[in-house]
Parts: sequence; structure tokens; C-alpha cells
Amino acid sequence: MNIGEIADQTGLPAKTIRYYDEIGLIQPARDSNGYRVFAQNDAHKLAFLGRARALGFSIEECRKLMALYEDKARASSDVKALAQEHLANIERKIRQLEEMRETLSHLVASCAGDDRPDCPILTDLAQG
Amino acid sequence: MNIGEIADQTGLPAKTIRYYDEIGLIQPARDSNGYRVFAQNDAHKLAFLGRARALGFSIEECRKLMALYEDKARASSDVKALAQEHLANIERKIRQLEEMRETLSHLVASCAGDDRPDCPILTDLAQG
DNA sequence: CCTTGACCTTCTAGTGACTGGAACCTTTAT
DNA sequence: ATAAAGGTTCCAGTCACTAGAAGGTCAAGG
Repeated sequence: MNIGEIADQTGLPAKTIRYYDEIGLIQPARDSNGYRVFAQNDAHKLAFLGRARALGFSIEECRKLMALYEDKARASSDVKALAQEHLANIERKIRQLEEMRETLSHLVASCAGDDRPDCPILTDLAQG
Repeated sequence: MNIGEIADQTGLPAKTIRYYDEIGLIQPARDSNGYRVFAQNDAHKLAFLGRARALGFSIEECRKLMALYEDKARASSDVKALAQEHLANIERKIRQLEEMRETLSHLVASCAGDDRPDCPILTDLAQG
């Protein structure tokens, strides 16, 4: 399979697939014309990567997950630890964003939003 | 005031303040020795920027907010629109992260986390 | 006066994970 | 023969800093 076909199959842009190749996440074979040739195993790996990325794992975390996936003697505790750490990061981000939402929604609600210049949003930003 | 003093006062790193100068968010005066000299107005602007950034506004949004702040003939509706758009972005991000949290926490809960290799997290990533 | 240390300056390069675009080659269809 | 569609590499840009190098300036102590 060529890169376009695999892109359609996995939903990943061809550019992204080339990038994953460049950083060594996948190692597709090459045809005599220089085109990348993707085997079923590459398709699997890319789908795996796509799902891990969709869950917010960083590229380096994906690299570790792939290594664990391919290590048939892994301990599930290693996978779980990685996922738990990532989950904690996500929860921290959510809390940060919720704080912002809290503050911002109050500010937005307090602003008349008309053609007069008085604006509690700006006042708050200016005064703290 | 020199950059270190203003950094202490605003809580922003000196590097960040230099960066804000470089991209034109502030225009501090210069002493004969080349040092930046910060007036009270610069301190105000930096505090304003710090708070806007803490609420997640992008640099470009901060630039617009500053312009509105300095335009005494602004309409508060312009400020409100900017803030509402940003609030919508934050809410979208929160929803995305919450989806990730949902999926991930289920996966983590289902993984034994022992020294055996069987792991539903990896199985899910592999199968979708 | 000299040195030491803290402070300031600019410049370059790196971060993460792509993305856009240029310049060029290969394949397929007409 | 040619045109379109696909592939290749390489370079630059994104965002908001941040690290570090090389060097100038200033205040205090010996």
C-alpha cells in the first residue's frame, strides 16, 4: 500500500505519516521507486498511534506504549502507570480550564455588551 | 525601574518581558546604557497582560484587548465578543479533555496493573 | 583601583507535533 | 505526448516562550 491509501485507511494525513516515519515511530519498507510501502503491520501501528494521540498521549508516550505493546513480556502495571500519569495530567488541565471558565463566564455575564465603553472585563484585567 | 524589578513586581519572567517588548506589546524607554526603563504605565500593561494570559487569551487576543483597553471610545460589545469567543474555545477544550478522561479512566480501571502482560489498555489501543 | 558578583544586553536555537509550500520525480489515463 | 494525480525531499512557519552563550554595566568590598 502507498501512503495515500494508508492515509485514507487510518484517517491520518500523509504528512503526519511521513513525520512518524521521520521520527522512527514506524519503519515502512521502500519500493524500488522510493515510495513507502506499508504492510498490514504498519497500518496496525498507525491506527494504534492515532488512537493513542486521540487520547492525548504525547509522541514520546506513544513511543513507550508501542514498545510495551510489542513487548509480549511486559507487565500491565507499566502500561497502567503510564496511563494513570497521563490521566492525572488531563485532570490537571481540566481543572485549570475550569478555573478560567469560571472567571471568564462571570466577567462575560457582568459586561453589558453595548456601545458604551464601560466594561468590567477590562476593569478586571486592569486591576486584578 | 529595571527589568528585574518589574519582573518581581509583575511575577513575569524577565525573558517573557523582553519577548513582549520584541513583539511590540510594550514599548519601554531605554536608559543611556541601553537598559530598558519601565514606567508605571508599563507595569500596568504587563500586569494586564499577565492576567489576560492567565485567563488563556492568546498573545494576539491580548493585543486586541490592550488596544480596546486603551481606546476610551470602545464599545463594550467588542470586548464581550472577544471574551465570549475565547470562553467558547475553553469550553470546547474542556469537553475534549473530559472525553479523554472518560475513556482513559475506564481503561485504567479495567487494567489489573500487575506483572502479567494482559492489558485492556493496549488491547483497546490496538483494536479501537 | 581592582575584582567579584549581580544585573543587563543581544543573538541563536530549541520546544511539540505537525502543516504548508516549493521543487522535483513517477505513475496512470487519455 | 501530455496532463493529472500521486509520490519524494527539504525548508520554513506555527505558539509562546525558554535555555544558553557572549558580552557590557553597575554597586560594593578589599
